[in-house]
Amino acid sequence: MPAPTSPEFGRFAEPALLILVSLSEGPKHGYAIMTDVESGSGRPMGPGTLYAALVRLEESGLIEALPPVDRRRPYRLTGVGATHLQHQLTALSSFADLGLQRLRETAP
Amino acid sequence: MPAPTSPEFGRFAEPALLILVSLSEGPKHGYAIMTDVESGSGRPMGPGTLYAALVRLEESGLIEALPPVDRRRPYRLTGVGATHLQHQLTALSSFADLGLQRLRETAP
DNA sequence: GGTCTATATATCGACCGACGATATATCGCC
DNA sequence: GGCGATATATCGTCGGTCGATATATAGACC
Repeated sequence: MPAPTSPEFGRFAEPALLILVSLSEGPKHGYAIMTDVESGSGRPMGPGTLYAALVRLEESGLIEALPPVDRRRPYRLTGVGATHLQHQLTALSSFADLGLQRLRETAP
Repeated sequence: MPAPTSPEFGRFAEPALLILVSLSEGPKHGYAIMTDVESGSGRPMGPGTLYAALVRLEESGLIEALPPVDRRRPYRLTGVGATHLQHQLTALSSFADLGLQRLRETAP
C-alpha cells in the first residue's frame, strides 16, 4: 500500500477499512496485511487488532477465507465486500473533499 | 453539511472528524452540529457521543469555546485544529482514491 | 391557558472494538 | 544450532461510542 503517510494523532479510519483496502489489491494473508497496512499508514497494526478485525469481517461476509497455503491463511474480498468498500470510499472521498473545500473557503 | 449519504453499516469516520468538518463551515453550537452531522452523514449522532467528543476536542486544543449566546454554547476550530483537519482530510482523500483505483483495476 | 414539539445541553451505563502484551511455531540463513 | 523474520492466536484493559434519560426553555397550535 503506497504511503498516504499520516502519522498524525487520532484515527482517520478504522482498521477494518484499512484491511479492506489492502485486500482490494488482491488476496492476502494476515501477516501480509499487517505489514502492508503498516507501511501504508505509518501506524503499526498489532496482531490483536488485525485478527479480531478479520474475524468480524468474515462473519459479516465482507471477506472470505481461501484454502490455507502452508502456514498462511489468505483472505479475499467478497462481492459484497467490494461493493461495500466502494460505497464507503466514495462517501469518504466526497466527505474529505467537502471538508477541504470548506477549509479553503473559510481560511484562504 | 450537504449529504455524502452513507447509511451503510460500519463507521467510516470517527465522530470527532465529523464534528471538525462541521465546524470547518464556521462556528456552531452543539445542537447545530448534531443536526448538521445527521443530515450530512445520514447517521444520527446522539448527544452522548456529541458532547463527550466536544470535551475531548477542546481538551486537545483542536476546538475552542466561544462566549455563550442565550442557551447556546458555540465552538470554533482553532488554528491547530484547522491544520490538523487539513492533514487528516488530505491523507483520507488520497487513501480513499487509492482504494477506489485498486477496485477499478481488480474488478473492471 | 394548556399542551406539544423543537431547541439545547448534560450525564450515566453498557457494550464493543482497538491495542498492547504475550505465546507459540516454523522457515531461511549464517 | 541459533537467530531473526514469518505467521497466527489469545487475553485483558482501556477508551470511546451510543442509547437512554433528565432538564429547561421557546414557540406554535387549539
